[in-house]
Amino acid sequence: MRLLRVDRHSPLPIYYQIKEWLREQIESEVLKPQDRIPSERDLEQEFGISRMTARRALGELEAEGYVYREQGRGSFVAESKIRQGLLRLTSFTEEMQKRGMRAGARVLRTQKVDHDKHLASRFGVYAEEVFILVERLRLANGKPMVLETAFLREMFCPGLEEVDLNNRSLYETLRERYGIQLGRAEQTVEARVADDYEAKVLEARPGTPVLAVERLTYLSDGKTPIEYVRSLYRGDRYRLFIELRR
Amino acid sequence: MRLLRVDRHSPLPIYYQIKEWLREQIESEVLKPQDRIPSERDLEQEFGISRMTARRALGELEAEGYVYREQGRGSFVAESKIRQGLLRLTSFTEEMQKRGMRAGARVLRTQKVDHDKHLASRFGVYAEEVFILVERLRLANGKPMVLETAFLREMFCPGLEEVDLNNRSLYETLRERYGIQLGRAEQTVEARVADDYEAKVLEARPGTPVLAVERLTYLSDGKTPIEYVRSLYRGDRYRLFIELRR
DNA sequence: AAGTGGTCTAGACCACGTC
DNA sequence: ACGTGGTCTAGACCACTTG
Repeated sequence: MRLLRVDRHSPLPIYYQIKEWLREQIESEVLKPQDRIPSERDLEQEFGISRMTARRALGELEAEGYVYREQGRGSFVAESKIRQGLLRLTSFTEEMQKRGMRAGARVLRTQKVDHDKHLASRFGVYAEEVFILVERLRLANGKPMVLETAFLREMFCPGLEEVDLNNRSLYETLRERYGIQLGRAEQTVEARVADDYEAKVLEARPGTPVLAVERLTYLSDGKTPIEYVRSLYRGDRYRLFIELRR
Repeated sequence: MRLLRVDRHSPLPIYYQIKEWLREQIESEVLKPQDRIPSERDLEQEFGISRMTARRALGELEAEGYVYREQGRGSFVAESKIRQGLLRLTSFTEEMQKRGMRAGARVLRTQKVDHDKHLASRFGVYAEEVFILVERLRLANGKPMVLETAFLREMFCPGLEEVDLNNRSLYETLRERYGIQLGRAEQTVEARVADDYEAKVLEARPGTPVLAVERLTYLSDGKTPIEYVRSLYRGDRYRLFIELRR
């Protein structure tokens, strides 16, 4: 162990440096489920920090499902099953990777949209605003999985309609090209049947059941909407996994 | 304000007393969205506690979506929309109440089940264990909404098959009659079409799309499975709402 | 300049589990 | 008895927002 030295001049808080270091150990499986994690007093000594700082690092890992703690016994790496169940705002690409599948994307259409009252009201912005539409077929191991129609506010990502989004993660592009950090999303899920066009694109029978997901994604300030997506998941190929608490 | 006096001899932590006091003010709308919440230093003085303790109370309220905090400005009550979006483990009854609808239940079948290998493996328990099956049609404003088949471990709720669960909340019964506190649940959601029996009970056409939800519910220790439920939601009447973070 | 939240310290006592 | 996590204190400095 001990490959980390905390940097006291970093803008990143100490608790965060320690938390991320431990998280990497867990995700890379250097630390496996049920393994013991250094105690709060260990971390205190090891890094010359106060116990409250060590506690914060462990506390956040617990809240995110990476570790569980037992009074009198210690802190341990949690089952990865529980971690996966946490509802994180992730891209299709990340999600498929977690499921051990290869994610792909085929762009069907990109265009600008403006003066769309209905769309603007979804975002809660002025009707004059310009949006960029990106319609893509998402593939898992080369097979059609999701028909995804995303609308992005052009003012935050000008020129996006020129970017080649075939087999590229949209969220990665937003982050790398526009410095956009996503914060949270509101999502509704319902069951319906695919119409003829949808079924054809998904290579399924018309009338096939689909999960219709609508998502409104906000920037990391939690207030500014940036993306509205409608996704149609093939009911026979996709299952949503959710962990509920309390 | 100031209707609370912290009890230093209570087994309940001080931060928890303050947190619950504030939560009640928010839920009862004494404090409304955007209202300012006492600052950390206010609480410190007001209750004669240290600032770290006040911070913990506010921090948990933030994590649960009740308040948002802005550096340099203060802490404020969050929009109730955001709070509702948090994924909480709730009963159908509670959920319908939140949506402003009247929840009902019609028992279709209750019976004991034992030596069911498939079922026992879902729970991860011995195949010999006895379960109680409760099949109910759940109604919203008197109309069929969900076909719900629950399996409970008899050892935790003996005699449940004798209880009249018509128009009664199962979770309320578990709590009041057996002292059972639920902790978390793992849930999968998929889209499929109803078969003839399901459609008939739900008073829908055969082939109607449904949200098929499977839930494994654990006690408050987070480890002991207690209930396994399969629910079929009418696709045309039900939408799942989810809030994603990070 | 004053007030706010964000981070951090160096202690303390307690409840609990293990040896 | 010892080590663990859970709570709590009384300070400190910082970054940020507002008047």
